[in-house]
Amino acid sequence: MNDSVLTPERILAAAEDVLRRYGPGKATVVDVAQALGVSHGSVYRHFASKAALRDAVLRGWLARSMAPLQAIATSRTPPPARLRQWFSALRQTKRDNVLGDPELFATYSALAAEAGEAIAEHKGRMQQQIASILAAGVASGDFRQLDPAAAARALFDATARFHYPGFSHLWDQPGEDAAFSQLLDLLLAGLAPAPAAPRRRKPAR
Amino acid sequence: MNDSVLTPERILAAAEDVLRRYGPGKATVVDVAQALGVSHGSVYRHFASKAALRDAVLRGWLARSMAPLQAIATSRTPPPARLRQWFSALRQTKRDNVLGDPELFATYSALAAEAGEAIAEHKGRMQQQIASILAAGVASGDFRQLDPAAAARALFDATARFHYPGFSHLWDQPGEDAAFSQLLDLLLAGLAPAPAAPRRRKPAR
DNA sequence: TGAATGACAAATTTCAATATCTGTCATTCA
DNA sequence: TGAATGACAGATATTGAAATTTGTCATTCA
Repeated sequence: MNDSVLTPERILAAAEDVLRRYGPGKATVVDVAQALGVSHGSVYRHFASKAALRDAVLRGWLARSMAPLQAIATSRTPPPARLRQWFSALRQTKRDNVLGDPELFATYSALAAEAGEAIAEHKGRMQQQIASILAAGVASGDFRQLDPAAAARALFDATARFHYPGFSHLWDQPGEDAAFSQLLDLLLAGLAPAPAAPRRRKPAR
Repeated sequence: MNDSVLTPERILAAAEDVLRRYGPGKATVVDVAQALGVSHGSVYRHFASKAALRDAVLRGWLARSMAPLQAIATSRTPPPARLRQWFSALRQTKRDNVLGDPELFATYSALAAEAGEAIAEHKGRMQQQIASILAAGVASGDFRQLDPAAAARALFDATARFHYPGFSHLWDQPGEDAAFSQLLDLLLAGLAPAPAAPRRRKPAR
């Protein structure tokens, strides 16, 4: 049961395991301490509260889930295709999690619901990745002149329907792929360099 | 207490009142019957179940909330401005409901959560309104050639962040207005007629 | 005769007693 | 001496017995 000294890392690993096995509603810090073969008081020497422990576990998960997206964001793919790839990967990751292991995903969601801070930071990092793709596209002339940060937020918002877990109940319905693809088409069209001049058939009155 | 004959309409009105006063968790069909001065068995002569009654109340609310949007959708405003107006009104309606009377909104949400059918139909009607604006814009040359139904869905999805009640916790944060405006700009840009030809600075390799 | 009633069974909710958990801290241990 | 313990108070969760609610239907009423 016990192994060398008690570190935050070991506690974190045990907490993750307990959370996975018992679910967010049943996992107690006594369980975590038991898994480590120590008293629950010892856990409180390293984490100020149960909430802090859960927060730390969540941050770990978020960091791991973000890595593949980071790779896409910094790839050499032409910006429009890269942007499409990035959003597709974001959507696919969430989808796989929800549909593949719903219990684990429910656990993640329960933690996320309490950790506004961690989630806000995570969203910020996601939007930075999008902004970096946009900046590259503006530089290459693939995208029109725009504020990368503001446009990144708009894109992130616009696709929320396909990556925000609150909508996961829709993700296995027919037509989802097509709808997502349609949306990306529309958004990419909106990012394309502006045409010469808008032509109106009816004169403005 | 009692008044002429018992009709579905009178039951519906009483149910709405009871729901408003007691909330969705406390309102019972006995309460509704009591408000009408009849036995609860009589209510079941007109509605097959409590769920059916709640569903009918929800449909009434949805129909009423939809009316102002319908007016915008069929107005003579040029399609791009009309579309912007329509989405702004949609957002504003939801926002006013949530922020103005949170309890009533919670009631509405509780009913909506159980009535998948009614909600799906409502979403369909909303998208038809959007599609009608798009069709007008295609005809006038304000929008590029596109499938109104598919694009309507994409627009509805893209703006979900600003009208889907699951996001209502974000609606009173600073920067929301700007973010919404940004998103509409991007979407309208995506609907605009296509430019002559895309110019790339880097040649494709 | 057709609408309304109210007694009833089954399902669901409430509520209070009981048990468990979180977080602290004086004490022990190595 | 600094990490670990475990007893403890207050907060939170569980449980199951009692009460309420839903939905039915044989009977009553106008």
